[in-house]
Amino acid sequence: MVIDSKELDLVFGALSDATRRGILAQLADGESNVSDLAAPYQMSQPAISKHLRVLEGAGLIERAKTGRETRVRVKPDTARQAAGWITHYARFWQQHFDAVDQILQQQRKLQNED
Amino acid sequence: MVIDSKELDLVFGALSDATRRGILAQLADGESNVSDLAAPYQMSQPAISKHLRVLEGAGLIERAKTGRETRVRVKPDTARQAAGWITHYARFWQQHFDAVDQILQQQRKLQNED
DNA sequence: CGTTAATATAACCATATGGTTATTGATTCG
DNA sequence: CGAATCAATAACCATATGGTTATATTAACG
Repeated sequence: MVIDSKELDLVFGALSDATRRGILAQLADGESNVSDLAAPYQMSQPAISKHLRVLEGAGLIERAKTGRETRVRVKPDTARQAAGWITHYARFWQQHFDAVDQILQQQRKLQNED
Repeated sequence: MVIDSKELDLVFGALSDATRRGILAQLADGESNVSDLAAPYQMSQPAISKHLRVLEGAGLIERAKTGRETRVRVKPDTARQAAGWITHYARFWQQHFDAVDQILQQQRKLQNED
């Protein structure tokens, strides 16, 4: 299952907010519930719920009701796909970057030989 | 130089649009100019200029005027920082994911022993 | 059984985003 | 020089985003 463009929109969009990245960072310690995830932030509980919905919509987390609380856990696969997109292109970009760098160094060398 | 949160907002925000990812993908073939980058899309030239400004603001590309055209090239370092953020956490997420998976398998095993 | 707790939803608001057309500023070319 | 080309900016518009408060829903507790 290769991630499609629409899904990448959602994943990167979800990652573009510091609160949501913070939530994902918290989940690196293992699954949690909404109250605990909300605790570090001084924003309202509904705001956190909305952030969780965005993360869920992007496939980065999943929520499961257990009793009156909602357990939240990360779905690592989606995140890896996003990482894959960047690192894939990063390799090509670096190549060209290095190539340009070499040319610049070559030019400096030639100038020093004057 | 570690990338800060505000900058990550901009980088992931820039990556959350398919047109901008397309532009970055084109730049994997080497630097280009605005017209060539705009060609594949059926949107107006100002729209592309705006996308380029977003990418530039995020530190993902740089623009340089040469004559009447603008050369555009990628800045691989910024992209690598974003990739770094994801992959850093991906390792932890995967750990917990694997741990949960093991527990589930253990439970299945116990059930089969009934 | 009534109250408290955990979470979601609704309605609203301000600002951001992604597009458009019109216009402008340089540069190149005939 | 005058026309065409490359690209940016301005002004505008519709929709999305991120927050709020108020309310609803469901579960747990005394």
